[in-house]
Amino acid sequence: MSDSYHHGNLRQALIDAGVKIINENGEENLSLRKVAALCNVSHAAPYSHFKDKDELVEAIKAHVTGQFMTELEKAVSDAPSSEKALVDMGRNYVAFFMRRPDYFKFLFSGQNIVAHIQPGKEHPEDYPPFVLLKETYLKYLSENKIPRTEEEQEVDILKLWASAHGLASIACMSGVEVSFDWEKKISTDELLR
Amino acid sequence: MSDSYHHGNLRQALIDAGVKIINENGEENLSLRKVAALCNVSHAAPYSHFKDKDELVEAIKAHVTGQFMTELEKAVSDAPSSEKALVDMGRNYVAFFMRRPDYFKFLFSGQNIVAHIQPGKEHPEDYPPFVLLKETYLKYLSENKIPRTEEEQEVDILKLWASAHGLASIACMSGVEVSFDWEKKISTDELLR
DNA sequence: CACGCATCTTTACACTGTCAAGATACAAGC
DNA sequence: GCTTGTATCTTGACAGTGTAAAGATGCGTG
Repeated sequence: MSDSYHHGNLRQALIDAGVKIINENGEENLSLRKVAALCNVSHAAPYSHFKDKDELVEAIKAHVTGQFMTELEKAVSDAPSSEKALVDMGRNYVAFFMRRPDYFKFLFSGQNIVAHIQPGKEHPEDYPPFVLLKETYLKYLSENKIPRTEEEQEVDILKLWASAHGLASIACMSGVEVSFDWEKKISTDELLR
Repeated sequence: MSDSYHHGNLRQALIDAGVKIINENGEENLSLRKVAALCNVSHAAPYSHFKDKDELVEAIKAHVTGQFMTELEKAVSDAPSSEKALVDMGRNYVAFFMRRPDYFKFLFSGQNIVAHIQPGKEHPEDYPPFVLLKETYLKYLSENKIPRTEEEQEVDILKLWASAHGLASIACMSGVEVSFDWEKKISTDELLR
């Protein structure tokens, strides 16, 4: 049961509480003490599971990134071709953060994203959403037998990522207005790719 | 003179101190009290000039945005054509923040950028760098007599902005590695446009 | 000269992250 | 079963933060 604290699943409960606070009160209201209070636990209890506030935040980010990933993976698995998958990934990338602007600010306000653009130079700590984009792009190349130098590939990957990420960023800055239905427009693939 | 505090230029001194802190100790070390201390003034003195910490931060942002703007304006005035101006603006956009990653996090960690994409729907509070991009793009259209519907124009503007902004954002996330010389590559216009 | 007002200081408060010391309770060994 | 140990949680404290109220200071205007 969930009332048997003092042992069990406090670590996960703290992460969930953090996500809840971000969703309900915004990223700027996330604090160690509030997270602890939400779990009915003293303000120093989190230190048994995380050495830092940063370590808690990092765990919450990993959790949110997980949700983000399932959204992107759905785009890939639902797409009939790898070309469509690429475009749909971008669409879901932007749509995810339009639905939860606080997640964007939370995930990318720090500076800890690691990513190796160069094909073949993967790294275990690479940011998972980026890895998926890279894989999908490479599959697109090989499926369609498109010849591309390594440097051209790097540029392509960077452009794909940047356009989706930049669009998401702009969409999350509260006062940016477009005349058309933004989400609808994105789904017609005119903005991405 | 600058020693005659207690009257004079405290407001501007606070802004300059804020910029200095961001440059030397990073955006996360910016605090009202440190800014006040740097000006040899009590910790509550800023409240005579700003109602909030937010209002101070907003003033500092405006100051930094000013530096950013002169960088972009230089690209426009130095370019022989409006087409070249567009590309160079993007290049300077990214280069500026690559030189000062802390400025990027500082400027865009909040959510107060206002921008009206639709041509003809300008607003006095629109983000100046965006306004310049929009103007340059429209000049490019008219100079080259390129026919474009209003919605197509919106999409173009958004794509231009998003690619530059996304590239800057990615470049500012510490662990993103490319095999080529990033700044050099950007200046060859292969990434932007 | 006196008044008023903008500016700055002092003091206080709630909230934050962090740490040290102690309490609690489960698991393992005898 | 009882003791011991260790992971977990509590309590209390401290420095740093933003903010508000109250008082001090000194300039310009009447």
